[in-house]
Amino acid sequence: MPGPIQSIERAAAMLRLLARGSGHHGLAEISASLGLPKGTAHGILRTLQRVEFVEQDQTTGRYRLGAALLHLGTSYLDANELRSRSINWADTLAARSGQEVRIGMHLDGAVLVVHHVFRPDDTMQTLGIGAMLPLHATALGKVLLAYDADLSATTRRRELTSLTRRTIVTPAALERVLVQVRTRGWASEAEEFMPGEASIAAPIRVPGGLVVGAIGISGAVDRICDSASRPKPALVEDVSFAADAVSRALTTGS
Amino acid sequence: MPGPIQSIERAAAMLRLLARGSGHHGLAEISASLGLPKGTAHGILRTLQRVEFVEQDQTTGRYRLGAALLHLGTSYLDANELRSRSINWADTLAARSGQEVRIGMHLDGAVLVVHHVFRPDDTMQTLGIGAMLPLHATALGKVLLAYDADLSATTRRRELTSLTRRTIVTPAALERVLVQVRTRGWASEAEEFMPGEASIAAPIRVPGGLVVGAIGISGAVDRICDSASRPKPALVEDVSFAADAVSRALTTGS
DNA sequence: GCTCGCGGTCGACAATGTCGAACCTGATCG
DNA sequence: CGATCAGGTTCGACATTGTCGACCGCGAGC
Repeated sequence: MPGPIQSIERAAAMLRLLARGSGHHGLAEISASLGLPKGTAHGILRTLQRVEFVEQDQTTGRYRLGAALLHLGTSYLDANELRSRSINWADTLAARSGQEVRIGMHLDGAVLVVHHVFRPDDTMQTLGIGAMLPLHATALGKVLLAYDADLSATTRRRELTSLTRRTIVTPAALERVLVQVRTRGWASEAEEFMPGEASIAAPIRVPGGLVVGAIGISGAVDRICDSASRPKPALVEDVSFAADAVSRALTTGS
Repeated sequence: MPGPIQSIERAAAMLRLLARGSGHHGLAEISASLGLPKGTAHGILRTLQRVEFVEQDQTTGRYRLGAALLHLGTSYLDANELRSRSINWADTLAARSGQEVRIGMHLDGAVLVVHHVFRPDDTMQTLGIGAMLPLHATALGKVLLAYDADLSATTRRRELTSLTRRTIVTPAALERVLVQVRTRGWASEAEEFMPGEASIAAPIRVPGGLVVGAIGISGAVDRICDSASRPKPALVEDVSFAADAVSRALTTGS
C-alpha cells in the first residue's frame, strides 16, 4: 500500500492524543509524545486550528479539541447503520428487561458505545454515547473479542488492566471465557468492570455471519444475576432475542 | 501566516463534505466537489481510512465517516468548559421553565448545540447534541449574531434561507432584530425555524464581556408566548437568569 | 460483448511539508 | 531587579513527501 499521507496520520495522532486525558495539552507535551520537532507539531496544530478541529486557550496557549469534531461525531452517528437500525430494538430491550441498554462496536482496542438507552425508571442519566469501554472487562467487549480472532490475539498480548477485584487479568482465563462465549452465543460479566455492576451481551451479525457489534444490558448485580450469581436466564433470553432482531434488521433493507 | 498544511486542510474539507448529507459519497463525487484529481483524493481518503476517520462500504466502494470521529466528538464535549459548567444551570432552567433547554455556540456559520436537556415531562425527544441550527432563524443564533459583528456581517451577506413563512429573509430586517436583541439583552423567535415552535435565548459571556455562547428554551408557541404572541416575561426572566448564572460560573473556578 | 463509469494504481516531478536553530514573551527565582 | 527558564512561535534551506494525470480492472447497463 503506497503512500499513507504522513501529515494526516500525524494530525490524527494528535487529535487522539488530545482526546485522552480530556484536558489541555501543551505544545511541548504533544511534540514529545509523538516524537516530533516542536516546529513540525506547531505547524500541524495551527492547521488543525484553522479548520476548528483544535482550539487554543488564549491565555495559557495550550491546545484542546475543537468544536467541529462534535459535529462530525454526531454526523457519524446519523450515518451509522448499526445504530439507526438498532434503536427501536434497543428501546424494546430496555422496556422488556427494565435495564440500561448499550450497543457497542470495536474501535481501536476498545468498545465504542454507539447507542445508549437509560433504564426506564431512571432519570439520572450520564450519556454514554461515544464512550470507550475496555474489551476484557465488559460483556459487550467479550462478545466482540470472542468473534474476532485477530482482536482477541492482540488484546491478550497487551496488558489486561485490572479495574476491580474480579477483572480477568490473565490471557489464559480470558481465552477460557471467550470459548464459553462462542459456545453459548452470549457473554456476561459481574463486577469485573465496576463494583456492584453486571452486564449481559450478545453479538450483532451482518449477513454472512460476521460480528459487527454487540448489544447488551447492564445494571446492579442483583438485578442482572440470580442468587447463584449467574445471569438470569430470562434476561439472557431478552438480550439474545434483541441481538437476533437487530441482526435481522441489518439483513433487510438497503 | 506561513504554511497551513495543504493535505490536512483537504482532509478536513473531505470530512466536512462527508458530514453533509449524512449519506455515502463516491470517490468521483468527492474529488469533483473539492476540485482535486481522483488520485489525490483517493490517497487522502485511504489515509483517513487507516486512522478510522473514514469507512468504506465494502460492496459499493463508497465512503462515509468513521467511528473514531464519534469518540473525538464526545471527548470534545468532556473538555468543553462552557458545557460542563452550564449543565447544572441548564437542568435548573428546564425544571423552572418546564421547557426544553439548549446551549449553543457558533461554529462555521451556524449554531452548534453543545448541550440539550429534554422537557421535564416529555420522554420521547431526539437528542440534539452536535446538531447545527441556522443562525438567523433561532433565538440562540440571533443572540450569537447580535454580539458578533463579523459573524453578523458575513451572515447577512449570505442567503438567508427561508425555513417557514415567518423566517427572516432580508438582511435589513435581521439587522433591525439584532439591534433589539442588543438593547434587550435577549432574543426570541416564533415559528421562524419550525412551524408551531418558538424559542427564547440569552447570551453567555466570559469575563471581559465576550459572548461565547447562548442558552435558551424552546417549545410549542403557546407555551412560550402569551396571547399577544410575545414571549412570556416570566420565561424571559428565567432564561436571562440562567444565562447570567452560567456566565458567573465561567468566571469563577479554574 | 462493447462501452461507460466507477474505484484503484503507478511513477515522475517539484511543490510541499519538515526540521532545528533562533526568537519572543511571560513567569519564576535568586 | 536582572537572569534564567519554559513555554509557544517564527523562519528559511533542504529533500522528503504528496501531488498529479494517465493508466488499469472491473462491474453494470445498453
